[in-house]
Amino acid sequence: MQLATRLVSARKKKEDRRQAILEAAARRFAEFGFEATTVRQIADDVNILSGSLYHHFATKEEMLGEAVRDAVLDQRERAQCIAALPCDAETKLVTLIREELAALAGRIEAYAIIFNERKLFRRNPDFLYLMKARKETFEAWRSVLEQGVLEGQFHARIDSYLTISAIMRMLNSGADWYRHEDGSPLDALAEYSLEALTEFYAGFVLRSVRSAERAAQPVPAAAELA
Amino acid sequence: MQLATRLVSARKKKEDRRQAILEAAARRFAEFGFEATTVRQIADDVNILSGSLYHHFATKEEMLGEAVRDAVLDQRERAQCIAALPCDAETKLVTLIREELAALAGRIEAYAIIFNERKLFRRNPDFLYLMKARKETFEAWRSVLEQGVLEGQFHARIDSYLTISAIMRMLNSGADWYRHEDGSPLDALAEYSLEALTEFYAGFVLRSVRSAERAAQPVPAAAELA
DNA sequence: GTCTATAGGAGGATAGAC
DNA sequence: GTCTATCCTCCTATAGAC
Repeated sequence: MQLATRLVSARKKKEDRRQAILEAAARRFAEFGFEATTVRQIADDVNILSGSLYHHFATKEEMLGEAVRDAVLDQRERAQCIAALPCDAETKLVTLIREELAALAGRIEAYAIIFNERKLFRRNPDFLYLMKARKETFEAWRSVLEQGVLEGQFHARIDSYLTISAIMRMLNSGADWYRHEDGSPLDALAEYSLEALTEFYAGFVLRSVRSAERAAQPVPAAAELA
Repeated sequence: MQLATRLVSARKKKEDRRQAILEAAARRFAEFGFEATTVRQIADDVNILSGSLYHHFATKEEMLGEAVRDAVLDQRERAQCIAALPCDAETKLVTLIREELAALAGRIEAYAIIFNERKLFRRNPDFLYLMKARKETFEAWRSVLEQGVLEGQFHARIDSYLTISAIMRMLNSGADWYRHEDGSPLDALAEYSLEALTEFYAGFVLRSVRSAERAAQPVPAAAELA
């Protein structure tokens, strides 16, 4: 085996370990909260001692940051990408909702953490870039709404701030579906398929924002992303 | 001064003290979370030592319970009362939204705590009665939706579970408006009047749930409660 | 009803052996 | 890269004086 290959393999093993710790941490943070989770619990979950965690991470907060980082940055990337598509606002809005729900389903722990620890993220300057990304995500959604108003698909007297806040809170707090009191894993997200949820939320939102004369139009399909 | 009068006045003073502690605790719990708040901080806020708190409360959790108890029980009472009004479902739904927003505005700290600590409430058997009340509130809302479907005001293919979850999450997570990162007190709730918010949410929700042929009808006013 | 004082434990994090 | 061992701080809660 060549040196380069061995180095790659070693790095991979190290990354695996890190990843396992991160997953345990994310599970705990999502289910019990950041403050309520101790480094000893995380260490127990991966069968090492708490001190050994600090070989992989400098602080508990670093674990928190890594547990949500990609989810937040991808969320912005996705929203901006969809907002920039060359299509009408309704299709964009449906696509935003579908992709957001898909991300939520695929990374429910990260989403639960982002949502539940939002006060902490806002207070701690280390997480400023996360809050910035969140804000930019919000603005991408808002631009879609405003496009729809301009082009007449959405009704003109919409308050875009309140509307997007309401929609995003409605969707994001769905991460709360993660694990019910009885320990059952996913509740609504498990009982409803992604397609069913997309249809529900897209319908719910579109009926609210559409201009009156478009009320009877069918809900468009989401755009396929490259 | 008579003995009875003096006793009443003494009790009042004691209750005042308890109340002051409770308010300090609620403020901290709402802003930083239950776990992140220490009894010392609460004690500092009311200028006593942490040990003295235990003359008024047995545990920190007792403070938590008392900080949210009335808000949750009143919420159920209110929802059941509105659901039982002798009027149409649309009016009931608008009334539910208006009264919920009014309660949210009036007791924003309690609402923020209920929302943010819901995992803790669900896990701890001491708070089972709170979870029961929350569920009954949910059922009252749901009964209104189902009345509307039966009577033809709301469209027939509604999923009442998803719909009420979405609406309640949208409204309740508004308690997050409590104090922004810059310390400004209320954000949206401060910038928008209760009437404006009621109008917004009632419109948003009604457009979504109404049957197609009622889309153009005006949004009814909320019922006045006795 | 608040104080002083402290019990008794758990928290995050570190140092150095292996 | 994990272990042993441990630091030191902070936590909730208690006991008893005033």
